[in-house]
Amino acid sequence: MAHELDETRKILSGVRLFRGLAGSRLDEAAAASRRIRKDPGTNFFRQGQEARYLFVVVGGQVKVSQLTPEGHQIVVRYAGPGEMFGCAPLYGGSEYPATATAVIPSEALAWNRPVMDRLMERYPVIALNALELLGEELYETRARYQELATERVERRVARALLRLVAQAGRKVEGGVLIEFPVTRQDLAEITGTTLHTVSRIVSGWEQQGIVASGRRRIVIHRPHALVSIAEDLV
Amino acid sequence: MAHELDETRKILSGVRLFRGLAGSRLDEAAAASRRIRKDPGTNFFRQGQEARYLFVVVGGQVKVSQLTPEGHQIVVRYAGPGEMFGCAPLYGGSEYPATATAVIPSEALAWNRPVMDRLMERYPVIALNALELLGEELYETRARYQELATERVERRVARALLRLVAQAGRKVEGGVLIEFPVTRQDLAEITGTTLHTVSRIVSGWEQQGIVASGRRRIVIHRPHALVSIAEDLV
DNA sequence: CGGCTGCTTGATCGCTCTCAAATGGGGTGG
DNA sequence: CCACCCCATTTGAGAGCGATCAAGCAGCCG
Repeated sequence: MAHELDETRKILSGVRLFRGLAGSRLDEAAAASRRIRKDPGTNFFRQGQEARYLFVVVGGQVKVSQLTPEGHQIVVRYAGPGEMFGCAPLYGGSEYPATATAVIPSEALAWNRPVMDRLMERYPVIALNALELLGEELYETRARYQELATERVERRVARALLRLVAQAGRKVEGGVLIEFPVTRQDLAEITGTTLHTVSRIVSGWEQQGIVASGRRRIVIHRPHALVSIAEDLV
Repeated sequence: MAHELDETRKILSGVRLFRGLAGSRLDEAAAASRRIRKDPGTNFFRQGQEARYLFVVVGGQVKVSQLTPEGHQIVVRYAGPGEMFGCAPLYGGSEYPATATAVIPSEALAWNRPVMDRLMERYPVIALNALELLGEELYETRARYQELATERVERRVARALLRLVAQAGRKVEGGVLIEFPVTRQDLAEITGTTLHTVSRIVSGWEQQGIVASGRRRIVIHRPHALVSIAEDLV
């Protein structure tokens, strides 16, 4: 157990939410955390549930998605190692507005609300870090809103792929692989379109040798070409 | 001057960012603020400028908008009395990502970054309030993102009008007037469409007696009908 | 009174959605 | 190990929403 605490502390030292927190205080945060593992396809929490916990990804990838009353699904973001999700408790939200799903075997640390409140109260730097992270998310979300409002589907899909590459790309021979499964449906829900349109677009790119993709796998061969499409330099 | 400080303090006591701050501390915040007045059509700040100040609206209405590299404009939100805008300094953004324009004669209080940092450091409750406000903005932005991704233009325009009514509606004979000038172009930039499409939609509503509108003025006669459209109960 | 700004309206085009159906790879259970 | 089934994907055809292009109109201010 002491060993696991040690390990947790080490993880926390690389997490932005706790940046600037000295060693013993990191221990305190580590000791107050719960560790949760989820298999692919299972949820850390569901939209509408009471927002009890704040999470930080330790390993894997977590998809955060929302379902509209009409049954349309949209992907809000993916959270990778070191990133937080389920941040409703930070700002007083009573229910989670989205669902968090592991897309590969994933592990997260969780703090329940009173514990987190107490930590923020005692160590205000955590609140300041949270402010920074939330600000960045807001910025990012507005950027995507702007894209959605003003750009064609092809550019949005190109941008989405580039973001995924930046976040979870691994160099392989002849290109960059996105390290977790991404379906056409996922890409559609990220970019606000349909899987049919995504399929057509990606097929087109495939014929041009820009990407290669199989079942739930995508390799980008010529990222630069995607950048050209995203920036409309074509 | 002492009188003005008193007045400022009174204003701050109703501002959510400073909620929970005791009297003398409110005075401190008030004393550290600058008061800025802007005529309609002029800017508190421009997109791309160094983000020196955080603002809180005292009176009037402030339009926050972004311009894309391609020259498309989108309206991010309107900020009314008591609301903050230009919050980049809160989360460490170095440049304003948007432009803030007075749409009617407006007045705001402003704190420059080091002053605000110091206030938050000394009174962490401000940081917690900021966290809450930013969280709400994030929630709101995601909701609008979801609308844009999944809903038809007419519903989005209906929702936009209802939001404007909720935020700045004044009862007049036979309806609710939006208290500041809103052009078709504005509505288009709020909802991610063109002024032509907005014009057609609003004209249609006008013929059904749901709204009445003149040059930059909009009166909603039957808000309930708009709700029906927004919720697709038609 | 003239010009500007905001609004309306028509005609057309095309991007993207919708509906439909077929294909194929992978995993599972026998 | 094989057969089957399911899920992801592809592809076609067609419709339609909304953008684009193009004028014309009408308050309002100078």
